[in-house]
Amino acid sequence: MDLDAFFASCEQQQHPEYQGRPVVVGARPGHRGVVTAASYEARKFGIHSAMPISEAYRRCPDAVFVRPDIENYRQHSRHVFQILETLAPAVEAASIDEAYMDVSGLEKLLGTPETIGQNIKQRIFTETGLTASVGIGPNRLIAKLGSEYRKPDGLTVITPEQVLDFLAPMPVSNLRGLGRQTQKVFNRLGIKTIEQLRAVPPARLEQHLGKKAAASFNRQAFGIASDQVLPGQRRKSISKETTFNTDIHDNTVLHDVLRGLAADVARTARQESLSGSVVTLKIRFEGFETYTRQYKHTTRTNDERDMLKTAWRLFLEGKLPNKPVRLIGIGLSGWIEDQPAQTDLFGQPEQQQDNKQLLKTIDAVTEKFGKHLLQVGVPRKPGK
DNA sequence: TCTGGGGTCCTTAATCTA
DNA sequence: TCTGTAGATTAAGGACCC
Repeated sequence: MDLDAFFASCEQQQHPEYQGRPVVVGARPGHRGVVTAASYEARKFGIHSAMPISEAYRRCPDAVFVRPDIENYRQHSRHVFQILETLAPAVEAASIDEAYMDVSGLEKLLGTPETIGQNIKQRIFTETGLTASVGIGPNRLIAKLGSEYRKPDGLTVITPEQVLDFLAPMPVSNLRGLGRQTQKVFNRLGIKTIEQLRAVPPARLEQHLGKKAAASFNRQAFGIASDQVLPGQRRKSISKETTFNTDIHDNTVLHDVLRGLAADVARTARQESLSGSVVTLKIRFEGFETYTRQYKHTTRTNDERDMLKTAWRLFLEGKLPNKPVRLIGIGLSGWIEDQPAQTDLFGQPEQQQDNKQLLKTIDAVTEKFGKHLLQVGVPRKPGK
């Protein structure tokens, strides 16, 4: 299930006066940035996501230009996912506006694949006003390509017998993991369609793309992919970055901005009861020269002061060019695999100092004895 | 020409460790 | 104890996705 022009559609839901008009969600015209989402009315002008906002404005100055309101989109998304949960036993969120559902074996209960698909679309539309495109197939790849086959408001069912014929005429660019760089390689090799790709000896593909990518495209060409739907996937990193409207050379400003970004990341980490050992600094200089520097601590944190200290050290000692900065960002990752979901990790602000001391101790012990401690449930609250 | 922000995964090289 | 090496881990960059 894939929601159509999701961010733009949310805006049209929120503001009925936008309905029927070209809506462009993204940067403010006149500022640095790109299009995040374009309504189907805006797409008629050739506007699409990732296009520079200046170009979008040139193509359609009369469009409604709005800044993204992620919180609003999250609410819509949560609502849609609640609906999906009532329709299938396993629902996996692939992104804010996309989900995989395992509906195998539900024909007796829910009807034919077509009926199931219609039902999903109908429920989403009547309860949220949003349209979705649905693809049904024997595995994730085919379902996803099905959902893209007719858009917007589409429904496509591909049976296992139809898979090879369905794929054959498609451009290879429809395959997963094929972007600009890989397209260049396929162009050089003269491979345009999936049918042509099938005829290429795997060894030749491997020469140009490497073992892993070649194997992946070869499998995809024959419609082979995972059919596992894995609900409850947890994110692996949290990051926050910002691009300046004009490049910055003043370290005081950069430090202040980084502090704010660190605070945002740390807050999110605390809200999700995550603490990480790896801090990543991202810097982009004028000329789009981009670097990352990261440091892995032996302990974990979700405190902005720890993060800021590490990131600033990386900035000063990371052998970076001494040039005006276009973008700066910070990320946190490296939480341990089986860290249980926790709530109220730090309690009230005045408790946080106590908690920090306690967490330090726990971290030290955990470091020594591994995940077993967490599994038997060492309480991470003070006084217990 | 202009290129955001939030992610994931893969490759490669350097370094550590058994 | 020394030495060479395979394998794991860390760090950086890049491709890709939404």
